[in-house]
Amino acid sequence: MKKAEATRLNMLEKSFELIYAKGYQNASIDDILATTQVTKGAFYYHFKNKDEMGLAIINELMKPTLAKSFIEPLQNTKNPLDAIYNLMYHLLIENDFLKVEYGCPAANFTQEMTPWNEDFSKALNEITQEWLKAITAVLEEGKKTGYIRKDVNTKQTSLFVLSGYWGIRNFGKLANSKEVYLPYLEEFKMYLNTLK
Amino acid sequence: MKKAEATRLNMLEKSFELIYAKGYQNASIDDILATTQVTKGAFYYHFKNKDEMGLAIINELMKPTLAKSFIEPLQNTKNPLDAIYNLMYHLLIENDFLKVEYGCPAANFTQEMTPWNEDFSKALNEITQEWLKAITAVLEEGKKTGYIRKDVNTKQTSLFVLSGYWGIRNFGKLANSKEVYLPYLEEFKMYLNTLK
DNA sequence: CTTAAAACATACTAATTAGTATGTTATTTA
DNA sequence: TAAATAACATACTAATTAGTATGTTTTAAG
Repeated sequence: MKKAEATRLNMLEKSFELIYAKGYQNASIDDILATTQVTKGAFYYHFKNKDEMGLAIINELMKPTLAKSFIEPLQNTKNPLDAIYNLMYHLLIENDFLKVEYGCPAANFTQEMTPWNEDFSKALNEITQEWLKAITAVLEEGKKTGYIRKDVNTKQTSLFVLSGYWGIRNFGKLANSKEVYLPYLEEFKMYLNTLK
Repeated sequence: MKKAEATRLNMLEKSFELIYAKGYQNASIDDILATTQVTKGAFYYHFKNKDEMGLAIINELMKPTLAKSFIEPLQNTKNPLDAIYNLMYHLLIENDFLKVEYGCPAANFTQEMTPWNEDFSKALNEITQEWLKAITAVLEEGKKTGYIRKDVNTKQTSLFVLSGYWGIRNFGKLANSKEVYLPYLEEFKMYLNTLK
């Protein structure tokens, strides 16, 4: 029961990479099997169907990644505005798990799966709300510690921040270059400063 | 040579609607034929292949729509900040050509096609730059007329604005409700005011 | 060491896909 | 009005798709 878990995880990881690069519909099961070096029997032993595997990717891979790379860096920080800016900078510029030419995995999934599969919407909405809450929380904390104006609407702000992130990810995908990230980050910094 | 043009346009329009709703890969040619009530022979008489039709959608449908609905409203206006806000409000709330559950057509196309068709990237980049330039121009004009601070980086700002738009469109798609648009617009208005 | 179930592997199927080959009908143009 | 070509229509194909049926091998428990 240990090796089986490993194969499952390996399949999820390779599937994620393929889907992230090519899109969900375009990453066929045969593609996945070819890169994972396992057979169809193994795939359908671990997953009822392709959509169930897609949901597993969200819940078992993306969710933990969100917690570690998108939320944890915000917690236990002094200046929330610095923390948020640094997180964005890291995600856009330094993080080498995310590729500029592939955009944001969550946004990609949303774009492609939302019209089709209600379960995907729910799962994606969950992780999105998680991130939103984390940003809202750190902003709210900043109001207490005096880093942020008392009249700032933190929910509104975090929605605005996340929207910008998704948008610039799509922009990077189109431009196929991280260069667009830099002016975005500059303006983002200016925006954050207006919350002081 | 008049009726033929009409069939072609009709096919493009119906194809656009299908692709907008279901995604490019997922809108099969047979789907398109079924809704347009024409046959495969007609389709391949007018278009060399599916991708050429997709490009025609961008160049012959989306480009004119961009000019009329996304750019023209910005021109010949007094207050550029009002003009930009009103444009966003109209696009998100009032425009009934764009559907909240389907997101932004250009962003959808970018997401889906960019990884594997260079021509799509080029075409989409063109219309994107067009919109960016229009926003930059109206901001620049605002600097002259005194509505906007002289030290505002207009290119940076328009990139930030467009990113936000794309992002909130994706958000609306996920939430499947225009309600998320309202807090976004509120924060967007606040952001625009910082440019004064 | 046996045996039962877990964990895979192989070979298929039925449906769908983009695209083609070969027609027929409508529309110009001479 | 006749012939040429534009504008379609029909019937196919080969490839790819998700998924299944039926195996074989590995692993773990008694």
